[in-house]
Amino acid sequence: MARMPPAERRSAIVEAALRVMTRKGMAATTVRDVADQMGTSSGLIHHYFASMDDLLAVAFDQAASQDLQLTQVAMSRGRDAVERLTTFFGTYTRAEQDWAFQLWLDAWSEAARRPAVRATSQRLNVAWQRLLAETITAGVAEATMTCADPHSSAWRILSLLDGLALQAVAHEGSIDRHAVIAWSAAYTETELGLPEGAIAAPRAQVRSMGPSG
Amino acid sequence: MARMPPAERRSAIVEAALRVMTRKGMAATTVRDVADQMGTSSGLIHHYFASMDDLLAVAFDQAASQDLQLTQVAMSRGRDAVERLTTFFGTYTRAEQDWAFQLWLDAWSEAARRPAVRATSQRLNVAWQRLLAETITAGVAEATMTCADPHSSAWRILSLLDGLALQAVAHEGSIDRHAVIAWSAAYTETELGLPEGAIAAPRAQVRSMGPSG
DNA sequence: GGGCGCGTTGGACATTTGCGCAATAGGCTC
DNA sequence: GAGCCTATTGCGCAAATGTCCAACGCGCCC
Repeated sequence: MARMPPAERRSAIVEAALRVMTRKGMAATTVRDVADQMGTSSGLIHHYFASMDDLLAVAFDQAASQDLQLTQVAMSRGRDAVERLTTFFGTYTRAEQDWAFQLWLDAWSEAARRPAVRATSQRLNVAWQRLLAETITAGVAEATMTCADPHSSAWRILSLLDGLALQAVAHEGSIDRHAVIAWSAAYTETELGLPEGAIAAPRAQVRSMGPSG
Repeated sequence: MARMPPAERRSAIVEAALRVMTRKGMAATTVRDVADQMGTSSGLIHHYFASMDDLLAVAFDQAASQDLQLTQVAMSRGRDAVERLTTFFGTYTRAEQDWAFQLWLDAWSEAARRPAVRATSQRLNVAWQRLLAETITAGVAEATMTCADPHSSAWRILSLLDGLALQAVAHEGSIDRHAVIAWSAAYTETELGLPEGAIAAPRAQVRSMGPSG
């Protein structure tokens, strides 16, 4: 394969690893899979990454960090906290892009036995929570929201979102995908003393499937 | 090893598999691990289970079903819906018994690629949701609760519980373990129009760790 | 108590895995 | 264009894995 500058090759490997991870799952991704995906030899991977765990953690880190950063940038354009929360739910795509959320499911499971993966997933989950907490704190300062403990509220909102998305992705058919966003947004309004509908996330077709579904 | 009647041997294998799964994780459990755990040969496992996937799904099914059934039995002793909800949160041990919840994390992750595991985890998650939904419906009939859509409320309560427990187990230190129960119970009260503290789950030491923690 | 059924053995087998290493070759510098 | 640095190769290696199978021996039935 063509010779590449190290930095470029390194990101090519990460990109290839991500492609395989989304196709076969984090746990089932092997050195040879990544090499084949790139069209190079397997030895090359170990020239850039000390171990497979490293590569998996770095790859997951890149995918998840980018997702977070995109949301942060989008939110930063909001003029007030309520607008930023609206953006938060509007751009929450993890549940719709199954592969991205599946990576989170893999990470949470692997966290118990892969220290590098655990450190990454914890750091990024905390970052998501902090993003919410800071927005809430700002909203309280703006007097558009009321919240006794933004830190706790942020954990609850994020956890409800993840818990619902989990069902939607892992058990297709249990929960309507739009309900994941709508229910989380509605709960957020309650939690922050906002009027119903204040977080104007797309709410079309919010209909949960009946007990028989 | 001593000869056993097939039914007995079969459950011995399942029990051994569970023991290994809780120690090494679902994905990392091997035929030889299970055989060693039982003190028998590895060939014996395949005499009772067609494939490793089968065994993993059956073992997870047994553990999770038993957990659910214990809760159901405990709840059935409640005299009204509120009492049953209190029992529900009081006996919710999955977050405290890390190994049990870790199995759920493994199952949700593996669900994407192991049909047998997905079917089991979905069926059991739905059963948990239904248990909640039926209790809520009963509470509404008793006029002690108000809820426009018990089915949806049940999904939200369960998802918040799972989402919080997920953080507590996968990322030790992020969320206080008691907060998982307390926050979920408090949310349930809000969702069902119950007075604060109506669900008298153990609430001691509910203190979330600060942003620096 | 002898014989038979089947629970059980324990290793064979092919495959896959992470990782390492000596050899190769591509491209930049002088 | 020569030479050197290093990116890249491609195989080797040991360990582990799921699955299969022929032989073995325990315990029940006649």
